[in-house]
Amino acid sequence: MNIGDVSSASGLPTKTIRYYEEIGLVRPARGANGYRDFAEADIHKLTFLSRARSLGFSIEDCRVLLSLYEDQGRASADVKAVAKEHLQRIEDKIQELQSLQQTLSHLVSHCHGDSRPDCPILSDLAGEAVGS
Amino acid sequence: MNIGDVSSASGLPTKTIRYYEEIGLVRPARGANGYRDFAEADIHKLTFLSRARSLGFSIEDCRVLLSLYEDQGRASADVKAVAKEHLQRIEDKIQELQSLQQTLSHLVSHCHGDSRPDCPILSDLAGEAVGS
DNA sequence: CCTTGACCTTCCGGTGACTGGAACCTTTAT
DNA sequence: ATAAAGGTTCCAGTCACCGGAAGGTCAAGG
Repeated sequence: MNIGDVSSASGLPTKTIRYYEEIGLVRPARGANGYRDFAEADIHKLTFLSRARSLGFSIEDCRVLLSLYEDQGRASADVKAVAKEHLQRIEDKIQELQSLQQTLSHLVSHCHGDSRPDCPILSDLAGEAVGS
Repeated sequence: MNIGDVSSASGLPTKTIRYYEEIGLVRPARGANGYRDFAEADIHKLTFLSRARSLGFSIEDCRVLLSLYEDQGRASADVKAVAKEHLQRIEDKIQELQSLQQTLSHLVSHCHGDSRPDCPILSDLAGEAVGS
């Protein structure tokens, strides 16, 4: 199978698949013409990677998850640990963004947004306290 | 003033200040010894940048905000527009992360996490539907 | 006067996970 | 024969810095 075939089967761009080979996530054979020659199993691998990446797992997480996926004797606890850590990072990030959101929406709501120059957003950025 | 002085005054690392000079956010004079020579106004600028960055504004946003900050004839509407766009991006990101959080916490909660190999997290990643 | 140490300078490489583009080769269809 | 569609490699860019090397400068102490 050529790279275009696994690309449409997995939904990953060819560029991404080549990159995944470069970092050792897939290891396709090579034909006499130099073209990559993918196996059926690679479609599963790449689809797995596509889904894992879309859930926000890092490449290194994916590497671990993939090895667990292929290890018939894995313990589900190991998978769960990776997922829980990732979930925690996401929840931390949400917290952080919600805090930003609060601050920003407060500032935005207090800026009248007309042609006059005085602006509580700039005042805040400049370090001046902004009332209420 | 040397870079160390504005660094402690603004809270930004010297590396960051040099980078900001490189991309044209500050333009300190140079002394005979080659050292950067900052003015008082640069402390305000850098503090402004530090605060804006901590609110998640991109460098390009900061560039715009800084020029508005220094433009006495600005319209607060222009500032508000930048902030609103940024706020929108943050809210979009929160939505996205909350969706990931839902999916992941669902998967995590359904994984028994023991020494057995069967695991709904891997099943989902592999594209198999997971019940409930 | 010399040394030590803190400070300053520039430059290079790396981060994460790709993406775009150039230059070129191979295969397939007309 | 040719053109289009696919494949190949390699280089550069993204974003906002950070770490480190190699070297110049300055103030204080012996």
